[in-house]
Parts: sequence; C-alpha cells; structure tokens
Amino acid sequence: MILKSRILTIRPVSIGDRLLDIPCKVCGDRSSGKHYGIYSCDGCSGFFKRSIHKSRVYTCKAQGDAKGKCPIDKTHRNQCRACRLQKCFRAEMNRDAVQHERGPRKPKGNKEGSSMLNRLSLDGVPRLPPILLPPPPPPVTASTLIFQPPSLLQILLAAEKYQFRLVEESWKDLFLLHLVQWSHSLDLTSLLSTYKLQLKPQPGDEHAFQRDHHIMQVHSTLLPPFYCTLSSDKLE
Amino acid sequence: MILKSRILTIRPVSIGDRLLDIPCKVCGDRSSGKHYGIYSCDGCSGFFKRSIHKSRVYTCKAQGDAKGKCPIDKTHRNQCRACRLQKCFRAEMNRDAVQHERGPRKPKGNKEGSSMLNRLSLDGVPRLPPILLPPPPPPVTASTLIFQPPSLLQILLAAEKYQFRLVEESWKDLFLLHLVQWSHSLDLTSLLSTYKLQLKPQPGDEHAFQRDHHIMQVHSTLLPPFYCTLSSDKLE
DNA sequence: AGAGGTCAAGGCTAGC
DNA sequence: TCTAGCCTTGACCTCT
Repeated sequence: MILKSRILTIRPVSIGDRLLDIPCKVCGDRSSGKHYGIYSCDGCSGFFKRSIHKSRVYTCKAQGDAKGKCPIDKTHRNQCRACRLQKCFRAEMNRDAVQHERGPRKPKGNKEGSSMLNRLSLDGVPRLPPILLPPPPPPVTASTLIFQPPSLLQILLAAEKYQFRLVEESWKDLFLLHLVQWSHSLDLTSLLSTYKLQLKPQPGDEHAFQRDHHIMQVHSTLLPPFYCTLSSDKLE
Repeated sequence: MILKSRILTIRPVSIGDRLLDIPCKVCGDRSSGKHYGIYSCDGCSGFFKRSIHKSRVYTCKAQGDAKGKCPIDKTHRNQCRACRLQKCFRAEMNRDAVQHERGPRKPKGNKEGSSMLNRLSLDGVPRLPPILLPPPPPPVTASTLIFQPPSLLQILLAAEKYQFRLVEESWKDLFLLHLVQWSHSLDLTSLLSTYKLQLKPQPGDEHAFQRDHHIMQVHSTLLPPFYCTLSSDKLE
C-alpha cells in the first residue's frame, strides 16, 4: 500500500528505480536486474528459485504437437509451469546460482521452537542446495528417488558439469565424484574413458595416475549390487 | 576477474585473504577487519551501517524473560534485529564512526568486463561458499597445506561440526566424511568411538550398520601410508 | 585500513 | 497452495 501511494502521487513512470527497461529474457516482462545469470523479472526469478529449492518436476498438460510449446509471456507465464521452467533453462538461467535456503529471519511461530532441546537438534544443520537433474525435466528415475532430502552427496553433484575441469584439476576430487556415482549413477565412467582417450596424465605423474586408478578399481569391487543395477535406468 | 574465478579448486591465492582469523565481536563469525571500532564481520558491519543510516528502531519480539536476550551468533543473527543492534552497541560499535551517506558512485568508463571472452570464463561458474578451516586458527599443519585452494573436499569439511548429526542421519554421508578424513585428518575416528559408546544402531538396522562398518574398514586398508602419517600431526 | 557503495542472493507476505 | 513485488543481507567492490 505504501507502494501504491507512491505510484499515485509521485512517480508516473518508474515505479521505483527497481525495474529496468531491459526485458525479462524468459517472459518479456520488465526485469528487475540479473537473477541466476540473466535479466529476468521478479516473477520468473522467484518461480525459478522455488522450483529449484523444492526440486519441482512439472508436466506439460498440452496434447500432441503443442506439448512443451506453451507460450511464455507476461500474461501466459502462469499457464504452464513445465514450459515456464523449460524456458528458464533455455534462457540460460543457471541453477547452480541458486543457493541453499537460509534460516528464517523470524523465529518459528510455535512456542516450542525456542526450547533448548529443539534448538540443539535443528540449529546449525546446513541447508544443502538441492541439485536437479538436467533440464528439460527428465522423467523421475529410480536414482532420483533414492535420496529425496538434500544431502552431502548432492553438493558433490553440483560439480557434475565441471567434471572435465576436475579431471584435470584433481584426481582426489574425481575420486569423490566416483563415489557419488556409486550412489547416483552419474555417467562418470564414460567421462573417464573419454578423458583417457583425449588426454594423457602429466609427465612425471603417471604413478599418481595409476595409484588413483587402482584405488578406484578396488573401490568398484565394493559396489553393492543394488546400486549397480540402478545405473541401467540411465540411457545415455 | 581472476578473483572471481576462485570458485572451484583453482586459485591457490584467492579465497579470502580478506577474512581474518579474528572473530566478529558481535556474532563470532570471521571478521574482515575493524569496522566502526571493533573487529566485525561484513554482515554485522553492514547491518550496523544500514541501521544507523536509516535510524532504525527495532523491537524484540520475544516474550517474557527471553525478551532482549535473543542469541546472536552466525546462525541466529538475522532472527532478531533488535537484539543484534543491541549486541552491536554492547560490543562497543561506535555509531559516530558511521559517516554520511555518499552519492552513488560514478559509473566507471567502459571496460572489457563485458567482452565475450571474459564473460565466457565467468558465466555459469557456481559461487561456492568459502569454507575455511575452523576458527580459532589452528597451527598450520601438513594437512592444512595439502589442499590450499578451496576444493570439493572443503565443502565436505563444512560438515565437520555436524558430524554427530550425520552419524544419526546417514551412514553413507558419514562414509564420505571418512574419506575426507583420509585426506584431512579430521578426528572422525574418535567421534565414531564416542558414538558407539553412547548410542546403538536403530533396532532392525543392525545389518546396514554392520555393512557400512565393514565397508569403512575395507577402506581403511586402502589408506596410503603417506596420509596415515599425516594424522599424527593432529594433537587433540 | 576502514569508510561507503553494489547488487544478486534469500526472505517476507499481501493477494490471488 | 503459488505468485510476485518489495525488503534485507552480506561478499565484494571502490574511494578516501
């Protein structure tokens, strides 16, 4: 209401200086700056944040050829969440820029929230960023379901797209990624094959290369059969 | 721009020579030097500046005896502005050191910051929270030196203080922590011993408990001697 | 070194 | 519920 009075009395044009003339790359509405890597409006920014935080998977309800092609503009952006999120990704919104949720500014409404016992069990537990499968939203696979709550493993998943970088940077980190694959069936194995085809270990570093490779292989022998079968739900 | 690329493991220099090992006198977070008379973090410094500039008056929402006694630490500092500002004053932040607001900075001349090449090297790189070894500053040990640059492993280190929670939450995550210990000589082993003394695995879960324990032990056999000796540089 | 400024994060909360 | 407009935060920046 404060806002409204300001509009009516003073600012005919600029509704505060918060809104820019640069259009939202997703829906074309006026943007309010960069969000998650691109100029976007508060609506699309907030929608993207909520979707990532809650690991939402939407389904386009359209039939036939129209499926996945709903128009996303200022007036239609709320008609189809699936297509809106898809457009966010196509506009190159960066899900890695979505951070972990922070604690509430206000203490929880209920009275128990401040008891020492509850505080001990809840406070300080890090909110880990929920990492989603790559866009456009893939069907939910078994591997998606294994670890519903955000976990340490999901942090590691954040590095998925930087695997190549990591390959060159650190075999130890890579080793951890392998462990992630253990539970999440990332296609790290094929990455490694490709890597070996394209590159060679640093001269003088062959020993470390081989040692890590050995450790990794020993590790494979520990793979519980359960997880092995999970890998098969990934096509690529 | 080099600074911004610090993100994953890359730059040894980067991560925060800006941050000191002296704790913020208000909330205990790592400080970034003196602000308004005392060592304080960017958060409390900025909060104090904004509060004074805008002559804010806050009210503690707590009831009864708790009123005005909200805990102010890194995780709770945003839950009660009244108590945070009060703590700023009690920590002897000096309101007179807050100067007048200045005008907006003049836009700097055009720079290459917008060149496609520069953008390419920065976009999409996730901003990972800078995780450092726990304060107060431990002596620099061999293990501190192994991984100078921020790395995936350091992310895992963030969980160090929540180990107990993790013990109860997830044996798989714990297993990863064990791997971190492998390289970092965290005192996870003793934590586990303590845990076993104090608690028992959930009824019906003994099998998983034993299986994970077994995997962990197999893992111990993989420890390179190099890292084993490193553990000894930790006293506690 | 330590002021103030920047701006893209997350949080809050009416109004659908 | 969800949306989206507005507010607060804080890591990083420039300027004195």
